[in-house]
Amino acid sequence: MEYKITDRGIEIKLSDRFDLKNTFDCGQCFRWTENPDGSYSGIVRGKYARVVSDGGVIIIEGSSEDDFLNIWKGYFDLENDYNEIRREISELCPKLVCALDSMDGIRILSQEPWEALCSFIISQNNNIPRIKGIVTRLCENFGERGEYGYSFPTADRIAQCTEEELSPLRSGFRAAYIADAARRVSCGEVVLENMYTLPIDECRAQLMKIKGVGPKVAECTLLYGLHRLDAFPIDVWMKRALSTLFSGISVSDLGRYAGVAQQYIFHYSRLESEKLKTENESSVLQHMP
DNA sequence: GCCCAGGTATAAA
DNA sequence: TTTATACATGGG
Repeated sequence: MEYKITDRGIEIKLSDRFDLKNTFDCGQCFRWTENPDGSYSGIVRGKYARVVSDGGVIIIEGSSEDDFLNIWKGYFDLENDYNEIRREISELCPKLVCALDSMDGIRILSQEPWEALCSFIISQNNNIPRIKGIVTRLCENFGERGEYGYSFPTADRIAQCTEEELSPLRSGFRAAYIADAARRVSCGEVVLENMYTLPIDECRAQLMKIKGVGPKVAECTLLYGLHRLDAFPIDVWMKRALSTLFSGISVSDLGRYAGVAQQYIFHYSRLESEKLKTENESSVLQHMP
C-alpha cells in the first residue's frame, strides 16, 4: 500500500482491490451512504470522510495524514493483501473459488467494537434498510453532533438511558438488548478491547452473556468490530450453505480467514437463492394459461 | 393483510 | 441437545 497527500485528499495505491459497493453495501456496516457519483460518505471515531474510487486509485477526501494513519488505514484494512487472503482460502478450499469470484474487492472493515456489537444486536430478525434507520436514530438521539453528522454514541451514554428513553429508536424488542449490552460494557463486565487478542471461544462466551447476543451476533461483532478474521460462523445458514452449495467443506477447513471466507460464502449463497427464485417464477409463468 | 428480515429467549420434547 | 414460537417494526 502506498499513499500520497494531494489537494484531493489522501490518494492510495493498492496492490489488491477495494470495491466500494461490495465493501459498504454487503451488510457488514450500516453507517456509510452512497453519493450520486458512486462515492461513499461516513463517520468513524467522530471523523468524517468521503471515499472515492478513481481508476484504480482510492481517495479519502477530508482526511488529514494523521487521521489516515490513525483511523482509516486500519479501518479499511489497507495493510492486508486480499489477493493473498483469497489465494489462501482457495488453496484450502478450491470449491470456494466461485464464491470468491462472486464478490471481488470486498474488504473486511475494522469497525469500532461497541458500534459493531450494538449494530448487530439491532440487525437480528431485521432487514438492512430498517437496521440503518434504527442506527441513524440512535446516533441522532444520543451521539455527538459534528460538522458533517453524528458520531456513534458511547456505551456509557446509552447505559444512562432507560428502555423507555430508547423508544424513539423504534427498535422493538431489541431495546432491552441494547440497554443490557450498554450496561455490561459501561460497567466493565464486558471489555471489548480485550477481544482483539483473546482466544475466539472465550470472546464468544463473554459476548453471549449479553441478553440478545447469540452465536450470530457474537461472530459479527468479532469479525467486523474486532477484526477477528478467524471468527467463523456457527450459524444455521452457514451449515446449510456448506451442506448444499459447498458439500464436503466444514467450517474448520477454512483456516485463519474463516470469517472472510464466510463473507464470500454468504454473498454467493444469496446470489444462488435469488437465481433459484427467478427460475421458479419463470417456470410458474410458463405453466400459466 | 401477508410475508419476511444476516436471530435469540424461552419452553417443551 | 435439538426443535417450535413469540418477538416489534416496517418495507415489499
